[in-house]
Amino acid sequence: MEPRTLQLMELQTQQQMELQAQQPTEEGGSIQAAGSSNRWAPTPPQLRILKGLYYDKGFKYPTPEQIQEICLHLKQYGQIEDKNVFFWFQNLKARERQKLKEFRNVPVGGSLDLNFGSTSSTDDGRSIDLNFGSRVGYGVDTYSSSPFNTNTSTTSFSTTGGQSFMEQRGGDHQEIETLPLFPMYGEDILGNMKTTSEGGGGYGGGSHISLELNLNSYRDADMA
Amino acid sequence: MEPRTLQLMELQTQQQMELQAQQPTEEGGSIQAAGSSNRWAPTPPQLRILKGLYYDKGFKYPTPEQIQEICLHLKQYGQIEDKNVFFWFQNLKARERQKLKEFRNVPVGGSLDLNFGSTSSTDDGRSIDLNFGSRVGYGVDTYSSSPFNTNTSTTSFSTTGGQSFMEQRGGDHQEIETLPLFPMYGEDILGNMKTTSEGGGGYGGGSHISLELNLNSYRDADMA
DNA sequence: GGTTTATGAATGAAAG
DNA sequence: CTTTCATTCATAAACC
Repeated sequence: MEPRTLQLMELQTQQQMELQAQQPTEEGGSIQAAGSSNRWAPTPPQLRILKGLYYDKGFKYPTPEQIQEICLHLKQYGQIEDKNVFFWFQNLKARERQKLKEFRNVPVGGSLDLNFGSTSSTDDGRSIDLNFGSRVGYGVDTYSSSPFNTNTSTTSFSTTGGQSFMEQRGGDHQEIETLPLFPMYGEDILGNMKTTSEGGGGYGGGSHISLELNLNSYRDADMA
Repeated sequence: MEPRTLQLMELQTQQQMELQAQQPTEEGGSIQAAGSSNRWAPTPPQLRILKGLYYDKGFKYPTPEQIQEICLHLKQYGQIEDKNVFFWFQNLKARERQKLKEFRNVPVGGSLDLNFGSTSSTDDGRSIDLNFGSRVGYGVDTYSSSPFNTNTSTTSFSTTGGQSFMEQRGGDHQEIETLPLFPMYGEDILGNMKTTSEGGGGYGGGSHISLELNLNSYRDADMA
């Protein structure tokens, strides 16, 4: 019942190899102590950046090279591999698309006509009210890429038009393409200037770079 | 710490979900929608129908379209969304699988004995599981289509005991696809008549599960 | 009332 | 790209 207790990640002074924030969700004390989670989980800064790319930049089809760049950049915020970035994009794309699929075409296909007004479903025979309702509670909702979540992308200027105007594989999905994702100078793909402020977690391992992104438009909406 | 404290819940087998007589108020959950951060819980009729599909029909892989149909149908028994249906099936499949996984691997180690005949579905005897024994042994090489290599991991746990290699995916499964899930005539999967009076009163009949529908007569042409 | 159980929800990873 | 699998997180209900 308690609205999720937001809590911040404890500082880790240095990036762990296995102990990256395995539980970037909310909740308080990690239920299962540290480590031992084999699968990667984005640290808050990583997630913020990834989301920035995807939503703000509309960057959804990274090439292998770009994935490497992104990954390299994200390493300063915690352990991460190319494949993690790859999967992250792939999953997000897939789930957004899936979500759309669910929305579309209300089964008007003749055979189904099972509304008898028994409930308050306000069935007019066609309204798509599949995804509304119960999600109110604690104003947050994981940014979530679940196939069904109401789109909570904090920015939503691109909000996945699906394949509206983007072309597919091999070409130019988005404008960036040749533009270096994380140039050594100036701003990065997110339009952020280099700063040294922490990303939010404390993952910044001093080992390199000072290129720090600071997404102004993003708050750590990630599962707070 | 081991994230999974091996617990012996195996013989738990079937949980009598029917018994837990919850009362989410079949009105569509309107009472709870206010601000009590509730997660969806199937109303008894909804659960009955879902289980009917899963166990009786062996319907385990609903397509997005079918999910919509199911969801739409279930709305008359209470508030529900597509994702609820989606997750319900996913979870049930996953846990069914998980349960089996715990069974095999008898502590005696040594010889591999993959001979555990019956399926674990001991649900009231109503489990007419059509195709079980999902996939066993996944041959893993590189995660397909991704330009990376999983070096190290190489998870090549193939040949982990003879694999019965059955391919269910592709057109197989049990897919009733073209058959309407909830035909407008006569009874539905549970042998319930489509009456409108049902929905409002109190979850339809209380007793439950007396369905005897015979799968065989159902349709034996499409699924192999 | 803290602990366990059941299960909804989320998401990384992988298969096809 | 689409679906499915596996594991984990979250939380209400049941249990003690």
